[in-house]
Amino acid sequence: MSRPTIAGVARAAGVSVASVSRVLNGLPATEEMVERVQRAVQELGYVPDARARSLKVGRTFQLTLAVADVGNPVYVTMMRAVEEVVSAAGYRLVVTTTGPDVVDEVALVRGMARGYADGLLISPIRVDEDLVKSIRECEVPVVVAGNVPAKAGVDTVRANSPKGMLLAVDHLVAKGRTRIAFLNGPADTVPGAARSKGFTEALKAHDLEPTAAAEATDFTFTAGRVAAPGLLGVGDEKARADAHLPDAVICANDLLAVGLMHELAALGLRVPDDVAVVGMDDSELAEQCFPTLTSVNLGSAERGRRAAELLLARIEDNDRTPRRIVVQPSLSIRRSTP
Amino acid sequence: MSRPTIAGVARAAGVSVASVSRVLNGLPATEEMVERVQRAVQELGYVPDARARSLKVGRTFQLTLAVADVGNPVYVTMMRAVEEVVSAAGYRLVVTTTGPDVVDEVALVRGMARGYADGLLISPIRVDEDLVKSIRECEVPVVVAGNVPAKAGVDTVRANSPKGMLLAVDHLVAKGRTRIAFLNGPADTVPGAARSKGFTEALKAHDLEPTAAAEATDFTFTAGRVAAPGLLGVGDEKARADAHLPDAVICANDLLAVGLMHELAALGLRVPDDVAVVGMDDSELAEQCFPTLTSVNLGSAERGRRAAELLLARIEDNDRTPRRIVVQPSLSIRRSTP
DNA sequence: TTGTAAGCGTTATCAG
DNA sequence: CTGATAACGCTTACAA
Repeated sequence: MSRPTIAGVARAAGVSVASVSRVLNGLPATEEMVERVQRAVQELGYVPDARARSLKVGRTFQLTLAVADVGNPVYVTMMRAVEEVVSAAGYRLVVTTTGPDVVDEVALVRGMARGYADGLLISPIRVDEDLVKSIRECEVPVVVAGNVPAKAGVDTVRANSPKGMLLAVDHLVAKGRTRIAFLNGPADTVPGAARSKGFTEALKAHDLEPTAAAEATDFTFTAGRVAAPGLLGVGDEKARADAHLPDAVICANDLLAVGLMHELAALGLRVPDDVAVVGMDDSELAEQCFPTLTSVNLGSAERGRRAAELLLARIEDNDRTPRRIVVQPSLSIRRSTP
Repeated sequence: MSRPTIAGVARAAGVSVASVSRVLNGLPATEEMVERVQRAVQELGYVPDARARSLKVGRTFQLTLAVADVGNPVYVTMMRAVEEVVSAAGYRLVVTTTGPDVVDEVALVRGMARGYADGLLISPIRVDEDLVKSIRECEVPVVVAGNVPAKAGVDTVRANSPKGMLLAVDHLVAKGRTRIAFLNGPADTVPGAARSKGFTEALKAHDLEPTAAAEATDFTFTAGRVAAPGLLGVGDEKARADAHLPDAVICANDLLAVGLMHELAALGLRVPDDVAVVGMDDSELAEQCFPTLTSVNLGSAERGRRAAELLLARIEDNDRTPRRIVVQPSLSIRRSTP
């Protein structure tokens, strides 16, 4: 009772395997041939083996999307956009998780050489020489949703974090907030570094000094909660007495922002009256949390879409010169800012 | 500059392809043979082709996890648990999304016959004859995280929704709430039907009548918001004057609960003072929302883990008799109930 | 239009 | 222990 193969179908239909293959692939054949083959396929319940097919044709019609953390809602936005583009192009999308370590990312990229998929869309959280090298040497097309050095010569679609930061600071300043703090994720990550730099620049543009800054150990809700007290100078009565308590906090992503808001509530501080909070990513969570979160939309959906298009284009023609697309941010104003 | 094959390695090492294969698979070989092969592998940067290998050995060492909606945080809990089990067993996990339609689920299950993976772990949201049939006829092992008829003869791991409902009602009643309403998802889904039944039973056990019930069009945040006013009798002043406004609402999942809480806030109703809210799934969102959400833990992590174990066991031995595991619920009490 | 046969890159069998 | 060689299931020249 094993799976029927194309040979079985051919036998049942009384034709050659080549004819079966042709009919299945819509190549020219007689009316009768098509008829007989299709009947045999029906009867046997034949389904072509993707492994054998891809071994022969050299393509799997699968694309891999690799993200660091499936629990981060920004990736679901991106994932949905990617899925839409690639499935329209006739590819299956499979998602895998890398975790926060760059070595796992490298292993994943290297592993692509095994031929699991025709292309890889990766959104790396940490980037090092090894990763860039592995991407450049990767036999299958790779596009990066994120920032890698231009010299890497790879297609990238990235956000404009500094511009996003500026939007956030502009908004806060316009609302009269000047004691602005920054809750970052790990600074040794790509987004962490970019947002830190952007924050400093944005404040400078307004002639402001950072009121406080803290670095969470991860871009997660829990890490945000843990890092919040340090940022707010809890236990440091002098700081608070000196009015060093921030009147606004910009967070490097929405999960951190929500974690922070919980700590603020626990401290009896009201959002946005006492402290305004701005997130980044404008993920679904920004609408779900309470108060709803003003968040910098870094264009995750568009980045996903553009990255997917880049990947498809590169699969078509691997010799095209790498493109580096930058998606512009916007600000989604909600209730966590005045 | 094409990818090196095992033949290339053999040539470079001056040995046979068979020997290369043996060394690579850790079969007995001389010290020197191992040495030569490994050097050649290094030099050429050879990586074995998974497609060819799986065509030959009949296994891909990949497992597929199919969920309806990547945006539902309950799946990230499950996904993490599954990932842990299967990667420990040497399998890669790939995730695909089915969407809310049963036809897509059926297509996915049928498609497994193409040999993409060695097993499928599916958490179907809607189940019909076709789906059961396709699962039973599927050539690769399938385990269902959810409820399918026993006659289907398939491994399942499911939650005990009625028991979970009872925990929720017990808790609310103990806190003095008696006007309990129910915000369900679509009743034509497996979880929707189970939870509806469970709710009715649980109220009966306490000699209570449902105060109100509504059915959201999806198990999503937005659907929860949209359905909330109807549940609360908004615009129906008589109902509210008659004190028919519920003093507690149980929601079929956490996303719906969070959507409801937003509407409650918009109406000026306080949680839990005016209305207590209980969610189900005890997902990450339950801790992230505000107030934090009391939620029925339906054991999504354990279900994922057990389901993964079942799948691995069935891959080992496809003749074992199907098991039907039921995971018991618990209640995670947080701030949305008194 | 249809059939024959040669691979795709592995692993596994069977001699040596 | 090692080497040739036959599959795995499919597509695709090339021939008929």
